[in-house]
Amino acid sequence: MSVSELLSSNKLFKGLDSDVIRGLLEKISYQKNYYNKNDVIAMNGDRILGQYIMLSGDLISQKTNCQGKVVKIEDMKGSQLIAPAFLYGSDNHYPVDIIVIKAAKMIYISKDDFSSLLHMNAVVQQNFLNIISNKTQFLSNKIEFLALQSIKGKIASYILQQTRNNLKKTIALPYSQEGLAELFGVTRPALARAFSELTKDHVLMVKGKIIRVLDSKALELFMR
Amino acid sequence: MSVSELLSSNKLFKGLDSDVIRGLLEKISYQKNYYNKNDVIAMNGDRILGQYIMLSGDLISQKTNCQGKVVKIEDMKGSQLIAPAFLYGSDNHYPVDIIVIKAAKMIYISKDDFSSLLHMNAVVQQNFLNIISNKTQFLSNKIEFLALQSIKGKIASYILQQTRNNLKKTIALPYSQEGLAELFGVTRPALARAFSELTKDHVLMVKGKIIRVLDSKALELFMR
DNA sequence: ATTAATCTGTAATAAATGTTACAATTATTT
DNA sequence: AAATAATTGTAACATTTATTACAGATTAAT
Repeated sequence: MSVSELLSSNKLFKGLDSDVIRGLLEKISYQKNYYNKNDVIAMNGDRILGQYIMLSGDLISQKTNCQGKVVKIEDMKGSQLIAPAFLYGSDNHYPVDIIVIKAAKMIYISKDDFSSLLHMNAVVQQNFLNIISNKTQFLSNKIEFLALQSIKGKIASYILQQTRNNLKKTIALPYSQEGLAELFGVTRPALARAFSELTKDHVLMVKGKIIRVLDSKALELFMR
Repeated sequence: MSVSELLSSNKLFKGLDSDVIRGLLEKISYQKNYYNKNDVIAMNGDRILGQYIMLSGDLISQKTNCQGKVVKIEDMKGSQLIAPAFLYGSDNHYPVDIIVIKAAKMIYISKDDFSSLLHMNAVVQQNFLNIISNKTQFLSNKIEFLALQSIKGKIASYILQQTRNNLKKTIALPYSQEGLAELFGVTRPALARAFSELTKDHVLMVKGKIIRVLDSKALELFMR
C-alpha cells in the first residue's frame, strides 16, 4: 500500500481520497521510518520539531516517574498522529515515552511542512482541530478517571464503558492484569485484590481475562 | 472599554489590533452577557453549542463527583476562552462546572459564527490552535501532578514551580489551605498534616499563607 | 511433553490518605 | 472592642493502597 492509501484511514485526512492526499504530500517533504518492537520513538521531555504520523503498527504512550511508577496513557494502533497537541502551543516537548509494541511504519513531517499542509487544505485544517480537541477531551476524561476514583471505581467505570458499547454482560480484557494496573495507575496486587473482593461480593465473575458482570447496579455504586 | 479593546488582550486575537478585531466582529453575531458572583455559567455535562469568551472577571472550573469530592481544574482571570477544546471534536459537552468567583462580563458566539471567525483570519486560526494545544499541555501536566505524586510531592512540585519563577525562597499562597487541597484533589486535614510534617523536618517554614523553603534539596526528593 | 516464562491469587505488613471532630488562631463584621 | 465567621492545627481512628513475597496456574517455547 502506498503512503497516501495508508493515510486515507487517518483522521487527519478524513473526507479526502487518496488522490487528493497524494497531491498534498507532493507539495511537502517528509521522511518514512521503520521501527521494531521495543524501539523508543521518543522520550518524555524530548523536543518536538515535527509531526510523526503512524502508518501501521502498535505503540503505547506512558508517563514514568523517576521511581519507576508507570501510568500508561494510551494505546495507539493503525494510523494516528503522535502527540499532535504538542506541535503548537508553548511547550513543544513530548509529555510521554512513545514505545513500539508491534513493528511500526511512520512518516515524519517537519513543523514548517506540517504547517504548510494545514494551510493548503481546509479539511485537513479542520480535521487537525478535531484531533487535538479529541485529545484534550480524552485527557479530561483521564483526569476524572485517575483523580476522582478508587480502584473499584476505576474497574467499574472501565467495565461499564465496555459493556455499554457491547451491550453484553461479559467482556474480555484486552490486557493482562499488569497492563490494566498500569492503565489505572495502581499496583497489580491491589488490582487483583479489588477483583477478588468484587468476586467474593458476587458483583463480578472473573476467569482470567474474561469478566462477567453479575450485578451492574452494585458496580455502578463504586463509580462515584 | 469596547469589546474589541477588551478582546485585544485575549490570546485568540494576539497579534491583531483592536481595529482588525472590530472588523472581524462586525462580520459575525454575538451576545454580551453579565454574570454575578456564584453564578453557574455551565455545568458538567451541558451541551456546548458555541464559544464563551471572558472579557473580565474571575471564574473557576472544577470537577465534582457525586459524593461531592472536588478537584479544582483551573482559575480563570481576565480574558479567556471557556472550554475551547470542547467546541470541536466528538464530545461537545462541558467537562467541568464553570463558576463565577468575581462578577464577569462575557461574550457568546455560536459554533457556526465562531467557525466563520476562524476561517476569516489565519492569525485567529493559528491562535486557536495554540490555545487548544496549550490546554492539552496543561491537562497533561495536571495528570502528572494528580496521578504520579504523593501529597508531599504535590506540595514540592507546586512550591518549587513558584520559587523557580520568582527566584525567591519565600512565597505567599494565593489560596487558603482548603483551596489548595481542592487544587491537589486531597482533603484539607491531610494537606495540613503534610505541611506540619514538612515543618517538623525543617524542610519548610509555614506561617499562614507565607511559606519559606528551608531545604529545597529535600523538597525536590519528594517530587518523584 | 517438558521446560521456561509469564500471569494470577493471595497474604502479611507498612505507608499514605481519608474521616471526623474539636480547639486554637486569625480575619471579618458589627 | 466585641461578636462572628473563617481558617488552621491537630488528633484518633478507619480505610485504601503500596510493598514484598511466594505459590499455583496458565501460556509460550523448545
